[in-house]
Amino acid sequence: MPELPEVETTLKGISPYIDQQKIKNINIYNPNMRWPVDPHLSNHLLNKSLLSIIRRGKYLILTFDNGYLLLHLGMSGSLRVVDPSISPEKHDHFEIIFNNNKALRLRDPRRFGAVVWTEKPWQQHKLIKHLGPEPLSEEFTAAYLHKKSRKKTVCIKTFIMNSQVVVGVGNIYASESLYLAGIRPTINAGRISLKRYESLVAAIKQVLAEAIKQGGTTLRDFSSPEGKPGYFAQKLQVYGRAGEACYQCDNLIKQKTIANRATYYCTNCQH
DNA sequence: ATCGCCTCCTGCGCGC
DNA sequence: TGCGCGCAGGAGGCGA
Repeated sequence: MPELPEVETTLKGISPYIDQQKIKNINIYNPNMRWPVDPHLSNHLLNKSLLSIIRRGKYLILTFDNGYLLLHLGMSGSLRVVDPSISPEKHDHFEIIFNNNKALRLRDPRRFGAVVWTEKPWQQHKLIKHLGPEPLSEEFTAAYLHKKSRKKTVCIKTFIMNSQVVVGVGNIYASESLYLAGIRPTINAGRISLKRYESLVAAIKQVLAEAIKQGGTTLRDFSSPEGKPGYFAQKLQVYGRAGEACYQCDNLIKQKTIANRATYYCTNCQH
């Protein structure tokens, strides 16, 4: 479900309720996430205060004085802050209850998400260590992408969706960014000029920033922790628009599967 | 090393 | 209405 803008929206939604709060209880309703949730999580976290919560790529990182909790929402995960007296539902797998009587509850029907405890610095964790730069940071430049892509034979869409190249560009925003940059998703990353990477980097930053501003994209069921939908779906140019007219040239939007993922583009506007 | 494909899992919408 | 099928916003891990 969530790409970077949705995770950012989630972070903003939950942070005011839980930051600096002390943990009163932990409930693991179903430990069978991507990896089994540590059954001893309570031993680490009871009576610990949440010192900070940040986002890195699509991970949320909760800092405590004895370690870090890494949360990932996978394809269908969401986080809500609720009153703990409200009964958990079928797909609520995990929750942290704080002293202020707020429960941070993880719902994830497909269970591709993850709850991972680590005691070493989070930057060194194997899930985080190899992540590429944040797309909205100054490190993410055309020069970086150009250099990184030399001799690469993967197509550009697969390349920008690789979190070791850049984090947070998922299937929706990859199609959208390539459309905005006028680049066809199928061409080899290694054959794209620096000049075209300038357009692509600008497009990625623009698309993600706008999506964050709109509170993310609600396609089926994404909503912010307050229950509000994201409004970026109304701004999608190509994603999900197969067979419909391109907004720039009236050509029909083409859909093609690339690396097992639906990809949308305009054969007239993207070369 | 690099790349492409498969996989984990449930729910939903569509066509018959 | 009911059923089966294909598809869904991620990404680790495997085999070639």
